[in-house]
Amino acid sequence: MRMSNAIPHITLEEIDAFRRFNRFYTSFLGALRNDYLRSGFSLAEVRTLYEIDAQPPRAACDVMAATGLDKGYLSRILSHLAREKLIEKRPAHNDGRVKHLLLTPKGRVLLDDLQEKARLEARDTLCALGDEARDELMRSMRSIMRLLPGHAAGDEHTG
Amino acid sequence: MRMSNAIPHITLEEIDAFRRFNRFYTSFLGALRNDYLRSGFSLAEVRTLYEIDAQPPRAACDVMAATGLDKGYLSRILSHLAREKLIEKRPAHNDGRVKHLLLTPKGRVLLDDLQEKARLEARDTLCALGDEARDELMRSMRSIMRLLPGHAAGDEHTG
DNA sequence: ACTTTTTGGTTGACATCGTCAACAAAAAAG
DNA sequence: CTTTTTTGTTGACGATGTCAACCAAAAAGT
Repeated sequence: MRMSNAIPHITLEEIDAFRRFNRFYTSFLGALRNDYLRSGFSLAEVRTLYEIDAQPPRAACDVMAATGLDKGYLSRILSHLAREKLIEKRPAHNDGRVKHLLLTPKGRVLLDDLQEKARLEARDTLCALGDEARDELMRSMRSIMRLLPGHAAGDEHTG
Repeated sequence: MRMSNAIPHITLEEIDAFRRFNRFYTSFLGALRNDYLRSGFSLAEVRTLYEIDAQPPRAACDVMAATGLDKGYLSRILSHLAREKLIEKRPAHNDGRVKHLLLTPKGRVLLDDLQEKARLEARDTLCALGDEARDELMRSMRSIMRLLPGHAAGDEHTG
């Protein structure tokens, strides 16, 4: 297993530790993710709701840009959410193509409920730690976010 | 009876910071995950290969326990991998039900190749950091793994 | 004006992913 | 020797996601 040492002094141990953490955190996130599934809505649907709520009114193409979902797929997600009365697709007055997406009261309630559940879940995890452990966790997370790329566009809405 | 026994003094800011990190890292991991897709094999298939290699010979039910994959789904994955000559399903001598799963040389090569690619990818990320930044990242990751639950069973094989 | 191109969105066809229940054969338990 | 459990396969199916064709409105080029 040769590793071209053209670049800095990065050890195999560091690389493996990095990958180990990624596996670890994938597993950790997997546990949280199942909570969304229990809600009866897919992650894509919840993310879509979340985006629609973020800066209304948004058009489908805004949501597409923000989430990276496929055009056709998103169209069906939106139709589904509209059928479930969670959002409203309102034709834009100034542009006959776009439809403004708005949360209905029912959608608002659902989204708030999901966010509340996610917060409670997060709180449970944090509660299991002591005060100083929690502080250290917070510091470490801030460090990692500062050090790794992607702070700007990162908005996956998972836990 | 102190109040904070029931619920420690966890602030909303902490909860939101925690969730923000989870979103951030989900997004970060998403980038890495696409590399597996480029290999022509699904994450589930690669994880299966990885498990088979971990402590051979393993039976399907061992892999099932380790990965959490559905029984029928795993069965099809194994058939597919066998069709592709990446693994061999060898009937166990002492138990007519189980089939021992073994990597073929071709499977070995593929798995090594994937691991190598993943390491290079990881190295690229680490290379983008300075020495002291990398040290801090390593410390932070170790901290988080130590503080959060799941160190024992965590083996998702993602990056 | 009137063509051409681009944009926003829908639809159909389709592959993949993943779950569930029914099933068979071997082994273990009774 | 019957019953139950374990191991694995299969069929059916829904959910997820991708791709290309398509349409109508708008923007751009002439």
